[in-house]
Amino acid sequence: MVADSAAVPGSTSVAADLTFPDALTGTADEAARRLLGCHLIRELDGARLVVRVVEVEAYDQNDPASHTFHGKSHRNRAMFGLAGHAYIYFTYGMYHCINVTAGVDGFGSGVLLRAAEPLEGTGIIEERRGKRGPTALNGPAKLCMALGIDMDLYGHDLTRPPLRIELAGLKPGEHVDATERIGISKAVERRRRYIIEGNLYLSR
DNA sequence: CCGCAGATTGACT
DNA sequence: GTCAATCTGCGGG
Repeated sequence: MVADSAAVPGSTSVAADLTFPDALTGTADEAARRLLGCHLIRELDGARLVVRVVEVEAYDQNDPASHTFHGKSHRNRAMFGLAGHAYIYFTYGMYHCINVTAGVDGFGSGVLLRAAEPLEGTGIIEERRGKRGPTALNGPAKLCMALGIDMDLYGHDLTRPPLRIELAGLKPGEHVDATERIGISKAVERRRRYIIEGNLYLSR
C-alpha cells in the first residue's frame, strides 16, 4: 500500500489517508494528484449528477501560466482563500471553467478540472450538452456546461451541496501520467497536467 | 482526418 | 486596445 506513489511519474508523492479538503492543503501538484478519480456531485434542478474526474491541471502563484501569478485581484480572489473552494472564471466571452482551490490561506493556488466521466445522470448530462459519449465532458468548459456551473458558485465551499467533492482512489490498474498543460502560452514546458493514463474521457 | 476561424465578454501584471 | 487555463462548425485533402 506504499508502492502507489513510487509508480507514478513526477516527483510528488500522494498519501491516501486524508479526506477532502485537508488533502489539498499542500502543493497544487499534490492536490491535483489527489483529485484524480474524485467524484464531483452536483444537484441541479432536482437531479443528482455524479462524474469522476480524470484530468486536471495544477496552477499556483509562482507559475507564469497561473491567473494568480501577478497577485490577488477581484477576479482571482478565491484562489487565495482556503483549500476546497471553487475558483470559477469566465473566458473567451462565453465559457466558464472551475478550479478547486489548494494550499494554505493567502497563497494563490488551485487545480483546474479539465475532464470527467459520467457516473450518474448520464442521460441528463448528454441532454444538456446535446452530445453523447466522452465529448459531453472532456474539456474544462464542457464540464461546466454539463453540470450547470457558473459564477453563481464562485467561492463555493465544495464540501456542501449543490456542488460537492468526495475523494476516491484510482481503480486497480489505473495510473497517473504528468504532461504539458493545454491552451496556455507561458510556462508551456511545465508538466502540471495530470491524467488517468488511457482513460477514454480525457480531453485528448 | 486535419486545421483554422469565429464567437463574444470582461479583466487588465 | 488586447487577449484569454475554449469549443464548434466548416472546408479541404
